[in-house]
Amino acid sequence: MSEKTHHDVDEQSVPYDYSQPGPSSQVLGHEATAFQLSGFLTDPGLLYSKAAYGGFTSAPTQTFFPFPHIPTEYRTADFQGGDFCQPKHWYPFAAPEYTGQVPGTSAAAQPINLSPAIGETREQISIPELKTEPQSSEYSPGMKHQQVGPTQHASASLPHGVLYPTPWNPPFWHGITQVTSAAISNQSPSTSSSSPSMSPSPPSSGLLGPAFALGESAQGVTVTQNPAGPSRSSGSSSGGYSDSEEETLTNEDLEQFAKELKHKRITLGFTQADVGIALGNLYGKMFSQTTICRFEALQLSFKNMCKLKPLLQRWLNDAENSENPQDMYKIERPLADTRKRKRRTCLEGPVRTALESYFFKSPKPNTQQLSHISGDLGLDRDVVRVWFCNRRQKGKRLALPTEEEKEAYEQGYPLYMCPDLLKHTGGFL
DNA sequence: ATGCATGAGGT
DNA sequence: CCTCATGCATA
Repeated sequence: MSEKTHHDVDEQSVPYDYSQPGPSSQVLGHEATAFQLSGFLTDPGLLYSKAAYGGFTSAPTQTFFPFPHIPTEYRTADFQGGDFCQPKHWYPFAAPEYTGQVPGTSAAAQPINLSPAIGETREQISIPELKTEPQSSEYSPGMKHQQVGPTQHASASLPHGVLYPTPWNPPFWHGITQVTSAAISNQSPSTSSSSPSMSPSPPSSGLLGPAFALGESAQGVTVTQNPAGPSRSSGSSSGGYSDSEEETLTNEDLEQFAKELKHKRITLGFTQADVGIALGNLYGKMFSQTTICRFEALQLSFKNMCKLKPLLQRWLNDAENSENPQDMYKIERPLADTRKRKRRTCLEGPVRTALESYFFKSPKPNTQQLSHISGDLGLDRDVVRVWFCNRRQKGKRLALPTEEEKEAYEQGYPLYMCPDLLKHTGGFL
């Protein structure tokens, strides 16, 4: 656990020789080829830095490559996407007849900007070295004081338990189903309509405040699953539920809802941050702008999405019905959490590319490999470790496949370049 | 909108 | 140490 690189090899020693893409590439030799051949994905570069995969197959430091075969000692498939270890065969959830489009609604606009990022490299490859904080003194890694905030989470205001009792069976995240199941029978937008954007109405008015708190805590989403269906049940949700009592959330549902949420949110004049705060005021659990943003962009795990949806749905209802929605977020709470946070390390250019390379080879490096990498890149071990964690998480976020695909994951292939829903329908309707 | 970080809960 | 849910800080 002595993360501090014992050897203070100064960053300057990091030899990034990207200028010669040629030779070194053979390092990956067979393996790299293997990947490519197996078409480890329609095109990895599609989502992430093309430079990393496409252009730079060559490891910045070939000396490293030989990651011993990581034994498949990986755990027994934890429901939410097991782990990945050695590459096996890429099993892209190549959507069969995925016409690649969100049904009906809008979605028409899909810029799908396939990372033009390639160029970002060469130019600035002047070993910029990460730029951490100037004075690393402020942040004492050892000091992890546990400040205690409102400690309200345990307040059981949320019906957590019932939320995600089962793994998913949902089809794909986007597309496929042609059923734009508008089944989302939220509520009737009756009272809405009015222009909530500016109602100088007085605060309070005894709205949704206390009412919800614990009211019907049993109304969580019940992500049910088809009992016997190991295979996906694409249209399972077809008009079964009409209430919010028990619905089987599917990717489509979430996607649909996310879109709706965003649209209405904007219409109502709320920012993502507002929503986060409002949730706190209404249900006791606040969320950051980041989270709301990720929800709308479907960048949370399926499970997480399911958990948050009820809350957001509720908020939406309230916001629409309330005459003075402003109240919902005006009441901000101090929550002065002044914990000292480590300054964000900024991995850029070459370093990032190198990390991607390593990740490509071994998404889950062991301690030793981690040390090697950190040493090689002149980074702090923890930084590298965290980077990998985040990278993995990023890969898992969305695109959670179905039983079948899920297995592919468990069998462990390294890349999870999810087809990402590059469909940030910026233009809702 | 995202990258890196933190912390809780598991192995 | 990992995963996961989250969020600060930033581009």
